[in-house]
Amino acid sequence: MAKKDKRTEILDAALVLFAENGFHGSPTSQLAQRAGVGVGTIYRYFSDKDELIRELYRDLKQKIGARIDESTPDLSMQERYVRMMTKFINYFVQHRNEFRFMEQYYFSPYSAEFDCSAPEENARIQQLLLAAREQGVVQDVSISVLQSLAFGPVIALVKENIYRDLDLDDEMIRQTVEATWTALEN
Amino acid sequence: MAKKDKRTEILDAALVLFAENGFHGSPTSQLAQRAGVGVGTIYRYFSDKDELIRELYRDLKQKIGARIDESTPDLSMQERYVRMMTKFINYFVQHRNEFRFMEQYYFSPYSAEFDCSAPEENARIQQLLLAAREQGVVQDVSISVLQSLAFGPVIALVKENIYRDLDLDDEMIRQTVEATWTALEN
DNA sequence: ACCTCCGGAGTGAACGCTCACTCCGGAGGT
DNA sequence: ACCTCCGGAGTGAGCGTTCACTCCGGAGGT
Repeated sequence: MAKKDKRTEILDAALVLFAENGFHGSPTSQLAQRAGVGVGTIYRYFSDKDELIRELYRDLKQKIGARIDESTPDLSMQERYVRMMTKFINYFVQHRNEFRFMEQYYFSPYSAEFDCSAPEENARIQQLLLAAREQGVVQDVSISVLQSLAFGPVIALVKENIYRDLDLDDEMIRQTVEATWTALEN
Repeated sequence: MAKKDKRTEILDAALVLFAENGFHGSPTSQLAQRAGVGVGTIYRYFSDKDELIRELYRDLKQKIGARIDESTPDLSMQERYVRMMTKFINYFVQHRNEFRFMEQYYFSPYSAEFDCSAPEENARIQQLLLAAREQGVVQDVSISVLQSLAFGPVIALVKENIYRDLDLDDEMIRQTVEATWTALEN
């Protein structure tokens, strides 16, 4: 366990506690304890608790976006879609805390007040869907409908896995992703 | 505005405030004020705030279940599915507060601790999906996958409408529901 | 090589405030 | 007079935030 700087230490502790107990269930005193710092130290790095939460969101958004990205433009639309969505699921199944946190943030006053943009991880797939619609590969319907058809089932499945202990194997993931493509297709 | 009993008055106020400001953002003093009762009165009807929240959940779950239910067993599986899902969407688009509250409840410590059962409104459609799988009308995959494919996009769409002000018309709803059926089909 | 000084990161007891919850005096019916 | 129901000031626990202080590493004088 290499010695990390305190800022990182605090953000790491915050992710775990927020995911487990929510923003309101995680007092600064607990954050400090878990991060192995004094309470006051938190306020040296973040102007207040809200700022810490927003900062954590921004960091994760970027990190996740980079991990989902797929740089294989030679493959077919379907192939690229399937790969990215599968990556998406696997990432969050292996990083439950990040999913819990992002969900919590996304549907809270924070995101409404500030950067309303959709999570970074969606951006790539949204681009793909737009291009696919242009080419007539997927249905000519509103992007919101396409996004719902693509992400809805995938997020639902991840949620069942994370919040309801659903046993999730590769076969189920494959079936779900394939089926969402069928739903999108023209 | 007919005079309702205080219990109902409190629950009605709670629904609105919880939906708008969340559980933590709705102090009992505000609940009381909005319900037109004293703070103490709340505790005559509910042992504590948590109990109130759980009670509200139970009431809504039942109410919504009854409204979504479809008693037309003569129609085809697909037809019944489409009708129920469309009802589902329309209900929540017209009862945003109920959706906001249910979402909040479902993914909070409350539901994890107590009745873990899925929301009532799912039960009917789950039955339908099971029957349809039995008949070979839909894919022979795990019920969790079927549920994700069915509800995922529908909930995603409603969320976009409620939290992100997505303009939602009948055509978009139809397209989405139709596409989810395609995803389910064998 | 030693000592002195200093800047600023780090700390946590203390503060002010908000909250869920209590409790008792009074209103209103019988 | 009695009983039931209600209200809202009061209470203490717990929260986010502050600030006077500690501590340590390195710069600079000798």
